[in-house]
Amino acid sequence: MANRTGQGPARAPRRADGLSRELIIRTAIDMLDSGGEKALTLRALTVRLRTGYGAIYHHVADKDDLLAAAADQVITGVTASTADGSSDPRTALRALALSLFDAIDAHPWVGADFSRQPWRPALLDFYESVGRLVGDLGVQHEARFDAAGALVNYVLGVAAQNAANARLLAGGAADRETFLENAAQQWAQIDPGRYPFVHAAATHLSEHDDREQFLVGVDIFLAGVATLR
Amino acid sequence: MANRTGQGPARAPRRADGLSRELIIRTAIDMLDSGGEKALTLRALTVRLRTGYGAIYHHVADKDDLLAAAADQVITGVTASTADGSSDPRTALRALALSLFDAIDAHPWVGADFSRQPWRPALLDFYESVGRLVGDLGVQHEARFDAAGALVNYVLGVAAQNAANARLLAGGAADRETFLENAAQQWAQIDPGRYPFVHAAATHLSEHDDREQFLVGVDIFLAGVATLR
DNA sequence: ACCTGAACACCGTTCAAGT
DNA sequence: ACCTGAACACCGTTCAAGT
Repeated sequence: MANRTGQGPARAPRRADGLSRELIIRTAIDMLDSGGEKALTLRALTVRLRTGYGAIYHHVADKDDLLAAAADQVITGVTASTADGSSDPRTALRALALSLFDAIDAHPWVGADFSRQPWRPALLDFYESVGRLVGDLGVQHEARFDAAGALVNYVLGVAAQNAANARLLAGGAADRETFLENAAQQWAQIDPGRYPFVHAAATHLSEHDDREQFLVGVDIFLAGVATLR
Repeated sequence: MANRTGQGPARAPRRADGLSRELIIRTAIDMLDSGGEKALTLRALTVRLRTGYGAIYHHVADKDDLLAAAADQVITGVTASTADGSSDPRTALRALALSLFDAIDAHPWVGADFSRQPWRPALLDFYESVGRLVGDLGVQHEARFDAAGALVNYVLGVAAQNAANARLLAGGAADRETFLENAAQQWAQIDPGRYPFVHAAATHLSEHDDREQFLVGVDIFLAGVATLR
């Protein structure tokens, strides 16, 4: 009935270069880094890649698959690069934990994804390294599984925290400085009579370094592991 | 134009008893417990409460508010009940951590919510108790903030893990036994040459108790804290 | 004040149809 | 094989209208 000839429904021109799973994942990482978890929508992805939904679903199973693949991509190699075996186990464990912390600090959405799916293959190398190094510390048998498991839980716990903080920062708040000040002020208003510790912690918050505190936690942990030997 | 008289659009009868924020939250908890996080939709809530969207939005700000209120409700009182001060700090810390573990184990969606929003007021009592008890252990000044913070991160990390496991269990898998067996079998197929530790851990998985391992982690932690004194 | 429910602005996902 | 994009089945949320 309508005009078959003349200007049609104005289809967008087909991509000249081919689409690939790798390009999709790379683009997704970029969108997640700059806009957070909520910025990655299939619609936005089709716009960025100048393509259609079907093209994307031809290369990835679904959105979860894409998110997991993006997280894997970011983490792969991070752990392997620090395990050069030249240092003592304690130093190596600190470096290993710190490398994962830094990677998740740079890409907070990865922390959220791993706390949802902690059994991703990309974490295998991390688990393996932690387990071996804990063994090198002299911890054997069941205690080794317990110690390695607890350390991994601690690291993933901090990762989830980081992701939560990043979510807060992404929403409106200008920069990290003012956000922390606001948070500290809110905490400072907590009744010092009823919550003396939290109140004191809030006062302490402005001069506190997440990375530093993470390392202190690892050290506390390693000191505890040493008593298992 | 259409029939104003006769049977109208068949409106559902108005609720006899009044709706309340408390009833909405209680119903939400029930739905979350029985169906997991994805079972709580506004649509399902209107059906369960035989009401409309506006009625619910009159009592809660939005879905996040509802979810947070539900998590608060579950956790409130849990930590306070264990702090009777009659036991030594170490025993009290174990009991405190365990009470939070058990609460989140019974309501895994709470763990997911707290790892997203760790600064909920309901956790204030938990932070406060942990901080005071760590102080009672003889840890003072900055070390006290570091130790308490790390312990809280560990507990929330385990909580997130629990939530992730519950999500897996909720999806199709029959019961916990067969799920763990399947998981163990998958892990057992991991190349023992490349991943000897993970392979050994998988073998160990069937005879492992989450609650027990959580407590071992707390103990490792407390042993490490003792070295700070 | 409290409630109703059609309507709106989004999601992720599918699939017949094109090249 | 690879891609297009209208259509579908959902979401959370709003709001004019009712009592």
